[in-house]
Amino acid sequence: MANLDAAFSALADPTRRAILARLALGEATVMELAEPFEMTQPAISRHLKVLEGAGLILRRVQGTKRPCRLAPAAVAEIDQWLAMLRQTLAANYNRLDDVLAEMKPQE
Amino acid sequence: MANLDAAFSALADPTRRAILARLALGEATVMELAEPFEMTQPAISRHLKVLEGAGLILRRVQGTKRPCRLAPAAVAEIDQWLAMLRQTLAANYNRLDDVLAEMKPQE
DNA sequence: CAGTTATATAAGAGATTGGTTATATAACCG
DNA sequence: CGGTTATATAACCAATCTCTTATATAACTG
Repeated sequence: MANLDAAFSALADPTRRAILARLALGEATVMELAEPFEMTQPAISRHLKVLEGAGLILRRVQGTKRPCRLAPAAVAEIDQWLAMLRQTLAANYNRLDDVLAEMKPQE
Repeated sequence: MANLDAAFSALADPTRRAILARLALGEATVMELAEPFEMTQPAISRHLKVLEGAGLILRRVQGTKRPCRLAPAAVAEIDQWLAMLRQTLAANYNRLDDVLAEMKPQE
């Protein structure tokens, strides 16, 4: 899945995660999204381009403005991939044998 | 959350995701993990360091070997963060009004 | 002890990232 | 039309990433 590269690497940046958190509250324009950051507008525009490329946001055109909102696509893909790990982790968590076996050697 | 940076950026690399997928099948040593890749051993060692730093894997010492396995920490953190987005996305999905409103303007 | 095996670390090269400033485009406002 | 507002793009720079090769460490093996 080539898109997982884009999705995870988009989420790796704290500014972009903050933008998504803001969009979780509702649609916002580029300037509205830029406002809380000590960063120029072009920098935000680029972050948005990355998020859009990763399938994490969608944009419409409204006059001069270009409001953004969350997109379900990438999140779904990420969830699906993580499910694989979650399953194993849950299974391991329940294997008490393992836990005990790992505690023994220390003492 | 500073750790989300590390976790997401660790997951952004396809080699590292493949390593995690392999570890979902069970513990493996560095050489075992390196084998499927056309990449030198030092490269794999570094990927493992990144994964460990992100809290995605754990390692024990067993003689010369250093078997790796999945760790629950980072996955849990990621899940928790994604929950925020999922909630909004699920809510939007159910708002039929919005969907219709967006279809109208096109025609 | 000497040789081999398993892994880590260091140094360096090339690509990518994330910011900047300057400028372009395109819609709105009077 | 002319000025302002919203956003995008280009060119550039410093930092970081991901490999490489070469070398170090440390444990098994005879």
